[in-house]
Amino acid sequence: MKRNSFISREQDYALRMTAYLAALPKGEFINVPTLAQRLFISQKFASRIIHKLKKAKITDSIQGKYGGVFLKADPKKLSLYDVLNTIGFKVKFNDCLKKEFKCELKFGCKFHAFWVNEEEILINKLKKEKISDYLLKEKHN
Amino acid sequence: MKRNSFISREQDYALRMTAYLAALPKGEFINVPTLAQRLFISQKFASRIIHKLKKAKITDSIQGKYGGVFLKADPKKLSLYDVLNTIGFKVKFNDCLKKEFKCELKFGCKFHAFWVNEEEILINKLKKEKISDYLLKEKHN
DNA sequence: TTTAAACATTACCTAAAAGGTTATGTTTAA
DNA sequence: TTAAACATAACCTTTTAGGTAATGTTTAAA
Repeated sequence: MKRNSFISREQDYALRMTAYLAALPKGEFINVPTLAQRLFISQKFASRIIHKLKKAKITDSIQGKYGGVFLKADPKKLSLYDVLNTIGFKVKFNDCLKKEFKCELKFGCKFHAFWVNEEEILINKLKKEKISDYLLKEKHN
Repeated sequence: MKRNSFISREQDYALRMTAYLAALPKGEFINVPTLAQRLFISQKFASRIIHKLKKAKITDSIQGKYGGVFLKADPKKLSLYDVLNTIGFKVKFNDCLKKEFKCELKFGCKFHAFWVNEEEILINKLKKEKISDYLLKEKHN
């Protein structure tokens, strides 16, 4: 599978995991192997992502046997942007929007403004959308 | 420089070249080495991009010594999307929007709908914006 | 106090894509 | 005939995505 998406698998997995944890009843937690299996993520990869989320204080964990992880942040305040950002989200529609980029074009380039604008629109939406509106719950069959 | 932008350098260069050619007076053309130099693109890379644009009938060329290239399409009808598409633009906000992707999640995943929606919004804008509104003209000093 | 099974953390690996360059044509005006 | 353009495919190198491997540390329960 070609990997040229706007968000990476890792970022997608982070959203899934956060949304799953947010749907757990209050006080409950789940261990990473089980969580990974439910969301079709490899255990080790899931573990590394959870670690990043913990460092960002989005999740927290209980160590030791019978330990597990749970959501620490308030899902009603936690935005998609917050989660993606934790996993190294760098929205750049075009290289010319990066700080270190030096555009050599002497003439006015209107493309630049277009990308700046579109990027801002998307970022604002990602900041507006909260995890509480994206809960992942298993269906009861 | 890290290369994790939404559009690639090659796609960016294609837009630049198209916008430059669109600004040429009617009937004029320019050779690729000169065009590449004006837009800070390597000659060979520019040549390959121009070739793709020609195959898509966006540009045309005059061969032989003193030959050159020019815009064939109507810049008022030529969209940013048309140009990007020629250079292999595959907008996919997330892998799960790809045809060949099979989402394993059994429960309703609202993230999917979010990406579908945002992607559609951006594509529609790229289709709406025409090259004629993005002309690249050198400033006269 | 031992041990199973969880979390914690870093180092490493591999395929593929980006971003080109090289090479070798073919065409045409002078 | 030749210089200088366009035409086109093949090749190359660096970086990144997307993991896996390895080795801890912690804690509940036997």
